[in-house]
Amino acid sequence: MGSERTQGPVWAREAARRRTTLTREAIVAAAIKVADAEGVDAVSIRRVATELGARAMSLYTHIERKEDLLDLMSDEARAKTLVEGELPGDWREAISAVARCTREAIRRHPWLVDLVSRRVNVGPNGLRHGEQSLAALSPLRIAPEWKLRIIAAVDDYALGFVIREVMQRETPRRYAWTEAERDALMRPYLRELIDSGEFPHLAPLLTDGTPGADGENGADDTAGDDFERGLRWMLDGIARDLLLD
Amino acid sequence: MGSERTQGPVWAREAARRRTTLTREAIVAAAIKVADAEGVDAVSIRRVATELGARAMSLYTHIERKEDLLDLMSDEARAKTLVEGELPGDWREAISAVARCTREAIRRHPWLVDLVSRRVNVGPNGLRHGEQSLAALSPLRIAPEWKLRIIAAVDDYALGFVIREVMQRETPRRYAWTEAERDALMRPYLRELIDSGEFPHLAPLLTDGTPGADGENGADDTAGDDFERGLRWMLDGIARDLLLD
DNA sequence: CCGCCGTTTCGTACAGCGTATTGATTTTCC
DNA sequence: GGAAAATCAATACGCTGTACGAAACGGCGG
Repeated sequence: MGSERTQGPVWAREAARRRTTLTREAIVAAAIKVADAEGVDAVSIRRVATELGARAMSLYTHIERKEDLLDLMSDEARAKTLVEGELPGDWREAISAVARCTREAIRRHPWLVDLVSRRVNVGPNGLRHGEQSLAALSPLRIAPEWKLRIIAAVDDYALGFVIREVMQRETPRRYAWTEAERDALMRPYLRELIDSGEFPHLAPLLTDGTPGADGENGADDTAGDDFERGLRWMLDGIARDLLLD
Repeated sequence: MGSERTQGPVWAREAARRRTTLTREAIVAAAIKVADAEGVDAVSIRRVATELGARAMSLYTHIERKEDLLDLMSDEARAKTLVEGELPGDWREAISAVARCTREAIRRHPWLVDLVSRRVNVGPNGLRHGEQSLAALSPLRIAPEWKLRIIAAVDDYALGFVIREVMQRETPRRYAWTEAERDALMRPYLRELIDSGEFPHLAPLLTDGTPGADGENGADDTAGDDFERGLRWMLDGIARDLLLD
């Protein structure tokens, strides 16, 4: 830690030195722990180092730049976006399983949305995701580039959905708002906008409960239903266009 | 500028003081200019201040925190996501026009993707976008919450698509790669992955040209075609589900 | 015209960031 | 054992956002 340097006799400390030798894996794991707990902005070289009982510069033995660490975190977290076990035989079920896995992984590591839009991701697990998506569509007898287009469309929808979902869930935490505080801060602003008359369609929806912003993610998984519905819509459109239904 | 402090005699400089008085609008405009030219990471308080011929702390008279500046930039840029003039009467055409506008605006201000995933956006122009989307669906005789679901699905797809698109276009710039450099750096990595045999479906697609990563955005707007196709798929699925076709 | 006052601008300072450099230490291998 | 390589630590530089207090300004009543 650096602040507890004089804690206990030398030899005891000596045994603890060269603890779990600093490894790339340990660094990535520690960084992910920090990001999970406090968001990606809390991930700094110094912070991760202290987390591991090391000094900042020691990390640079295993990692060239901080950006590399972020890429490694991304790819590590993306391991969880892979469907385990056999994929369903039906292509729609299979690609849906992949998309669901993507959503779950990002929900577990919300900071991923900050990274996907900022860093290119072609790590091993990113490619495995591509491979798995292609495998999901392997029963289809269409040209490979069409499979890529389908995958892109489904990925796009899933990413967009999860970004919106995660942001709605994370916003109170990032701003350190309670629900009451948010209401107190937003209500006058919303009222002013409603009263302006500029939002004839929107106004009636704003008066009764902020739409879609309920942080209830409890038993009634409405967000999950929304995700499934959008996915179904997209797949319906695809199936119809390619005469696959 | 700050570096030219000793340029000319005092009294001459004195005349130029109190130039175009620092305003919130000027600050936001300068910040957007910097972000357009060099990315959102280049937007620092000091940088924007220099751009305006002011000192860093002067900005804090008009802006409380840097985050506020980012929010203001977001909303300002979102003004361009609004369809000008009358919306088409057909709901599909109307909502497509809105989505296309979203895409165009983000393509013009690529840094927007870094902000949408990081900051909540309920600025006036964000709300105007919601209002316009609802207006686009006003011909539909369905419950308001279904309209919101449709809008969410379309927005999600559009956002996901544009994020992927922008990232593909911006990556070479961010990494300061030429195409040749990228090839030189990526090829051995890709070859290794292909040779590993772990990617039976992906491998054949990787050998001939990196798929979808062509930065050609020239006359043949393939990305635009892809966007339209995915949008059509989504709308087809929606229309079919709601028996609106 | 002067002097006052609220607003705006600025200089300075602090803690934190990523990381280059250098030097000390430990581990590995012959 | 001793040389070579890997690892770790300390210091330092330039950057960041911004708290604080002093300065300069514009509009005002006298």
